[in-house]
Amino acid sequence: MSEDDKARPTRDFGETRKRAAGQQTTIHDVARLAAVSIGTVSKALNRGGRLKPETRERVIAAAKQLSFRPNDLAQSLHRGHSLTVGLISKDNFGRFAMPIMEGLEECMADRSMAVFMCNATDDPERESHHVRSLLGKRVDGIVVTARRADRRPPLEVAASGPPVIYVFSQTDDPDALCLLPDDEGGSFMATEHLVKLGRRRIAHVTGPENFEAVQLRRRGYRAALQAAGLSAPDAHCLTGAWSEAWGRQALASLFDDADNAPDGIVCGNDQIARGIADGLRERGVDAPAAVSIVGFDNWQILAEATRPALTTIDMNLKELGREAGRRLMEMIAGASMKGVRRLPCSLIVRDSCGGRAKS
Amino acid sequence: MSEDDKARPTRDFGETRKRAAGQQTTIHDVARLAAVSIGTVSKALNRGGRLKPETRERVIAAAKQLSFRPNDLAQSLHRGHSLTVGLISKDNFGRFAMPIMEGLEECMADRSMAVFMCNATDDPERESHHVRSLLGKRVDGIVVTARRADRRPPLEVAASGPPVIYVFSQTDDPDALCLLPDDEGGSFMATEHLVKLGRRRIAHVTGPENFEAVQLRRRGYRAALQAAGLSAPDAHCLTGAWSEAWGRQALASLFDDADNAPDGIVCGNDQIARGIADGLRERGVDAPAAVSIVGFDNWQILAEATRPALTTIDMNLKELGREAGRRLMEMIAGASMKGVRRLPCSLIVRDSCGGRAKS
DNA sequence: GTGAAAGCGCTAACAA
DNA sequence: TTGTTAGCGCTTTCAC
Repeated sequence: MSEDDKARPTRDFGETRKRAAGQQTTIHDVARLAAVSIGTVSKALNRGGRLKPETRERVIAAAKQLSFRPNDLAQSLHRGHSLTVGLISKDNFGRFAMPIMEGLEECMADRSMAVFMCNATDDPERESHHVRSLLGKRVDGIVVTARRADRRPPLEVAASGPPVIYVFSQTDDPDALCLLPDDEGGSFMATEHLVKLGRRRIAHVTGPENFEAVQLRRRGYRAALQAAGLSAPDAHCLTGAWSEAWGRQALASLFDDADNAPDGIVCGNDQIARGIADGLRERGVDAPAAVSIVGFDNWQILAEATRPALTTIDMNLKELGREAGRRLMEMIAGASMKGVRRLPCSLIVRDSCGGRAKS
Repeated sequence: MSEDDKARPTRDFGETRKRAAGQQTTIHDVARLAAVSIGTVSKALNRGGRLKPETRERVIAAAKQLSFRPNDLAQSLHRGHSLTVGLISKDNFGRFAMPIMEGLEECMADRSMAVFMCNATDDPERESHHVRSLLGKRVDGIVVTARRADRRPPLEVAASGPPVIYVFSQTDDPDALCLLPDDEGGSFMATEHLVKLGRRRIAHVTGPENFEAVQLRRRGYRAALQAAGLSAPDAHCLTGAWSEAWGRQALASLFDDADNAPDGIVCGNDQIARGIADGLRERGVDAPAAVSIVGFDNWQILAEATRPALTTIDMNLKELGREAGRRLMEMIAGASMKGVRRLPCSLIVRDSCGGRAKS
């Protein structure tokens, strides 16, 4: 055979090619099998121009027989877009990032876009490494997310680079687009729910002061009280950790002055709510009969395990992820958007507030 | 200007190119600025052959000035590998998938590989769509994961396709490589811990029978008892849901026969353990003084919130993800591996078992 | 209706 | 030491 090989002029590109590209079938193989030119194959396989139906059939059959997958890399190189986007998470993939990722991935997959997953874990070095990598991969867009929705420095992407969108994360760059849950509205909704149930002494137990979400949720709580013509003493608005232990501790201080004990508690998150529910049971106070509790986050596994099962606010994070995907697609298509958009939360009613709210 | 444009022969490739590729700087731009050929640029930018240092400097400077990122797509097209892998999750990105993803991503990022994130959510249609997409993107390898480690049909990837590895997920294909936590060993370790603490009537409360993990963990529990010369009545080995409620319920049945109540409980997961801890407190039984509890999963937020904080088994999922990354890289490099490997779990000691184990 | 060929941005072999 | 060029696999005019 060596003789044959040597004799044959170096024209059998097919083989050379296959060896280099790792045994993948290429459009040339299909063309050869269908006995047409590669141009024709391309036309037949894509929603192509005029072509004799018979030829098209033949090409398609050949492609199937070789189980041919066109090489997206080559395609992208030519078309100038890669059909991929990057998802960068500044900190760990946490509990909150997960549904966002899910929503985003779902939205992108529906549009035949692939998502690169990048975790920067609070390390700016790592983050910019990821950004460079994504840029090298010519992603069509980038989504930035985080474990907590507070401000962060903008991503180092030139204006000429791909569009960037911040989800559950925000930045100071006034030209950036940030998508966030409506913490204030959610908290308003929670408080209003208690008001509608007839609660009048509504307290608020929430997380660390330095979270923007804490401030927003408190504002929502206050606004709802005000709207109902109610007010609350300072001692009824407690700031601490995002934990069950803090919930129990706060409850103790709320019930120290038994005469002024609240009949409703709006919690900063579900863990706090869980602590409060447990604390109440241990004090022999009946929830929801004597005290209504609302949580925040709708951390399902926790909310359902709490006794009574928590009525809580859902930030609709998955939908937030989907919306990010949709918007990013628009930006990729050329739309320019900026500013901060907040998506509505939902109230999930379970058992911790008592009888259904009167409309 | 139109005149100029028309007059000029179609030789100014640079401009044409830039327009098509979305304003990205190319190697040609760098070459022009540095006044060298593109071959030289390539050599200078990659760890390249012999080159006059001065020239190299000049090229690098030019590249920096234009903030040039080589197009990985083009590079991959030529080299025949894409420096990307795909991560397919059969079901949702759940609590277990998260650390695995983190570990994998970390490992890959360290090797300058990017990870595509694909979620199939129990939909075989969606899964094969994702596989096709990954194949089209010419990923160098694929990782399959799941919410639960039970068997699944193998991924539809031809033998000639990229290597596949199953993590926290397994398949019947005897040629596949599956990476799993050592459930049996973990449970053995948990039980042994109680034995060393002097517990003699050790019960086991676990999840649904149809989980492979349930069977393995039970086996580990039994083996540890046997190794210690202990035994347990059938009534001390309870199967139910993976929930707190089941934990409380099981506890009730365990303590119905007060004389035969256990002094140690090995739980199938942390939620069950939490239910048991709560149940114990509500019955006025002191844990860990009277009863030791061990959980499983080391779901940190839950384990720490439990009173007493749970001693539990950590499946080291992040490490599992890293290991998957390492192995996949070896497979990409040509190694062939198969079979089921189980990675060791760790015992995380907190407060729910009482005094430190001797030895 | 089909084929030929230029070219997407880059690398590597070969020339100079 | 540097430049030239033939591809990687695909799309897309433009001829025929």
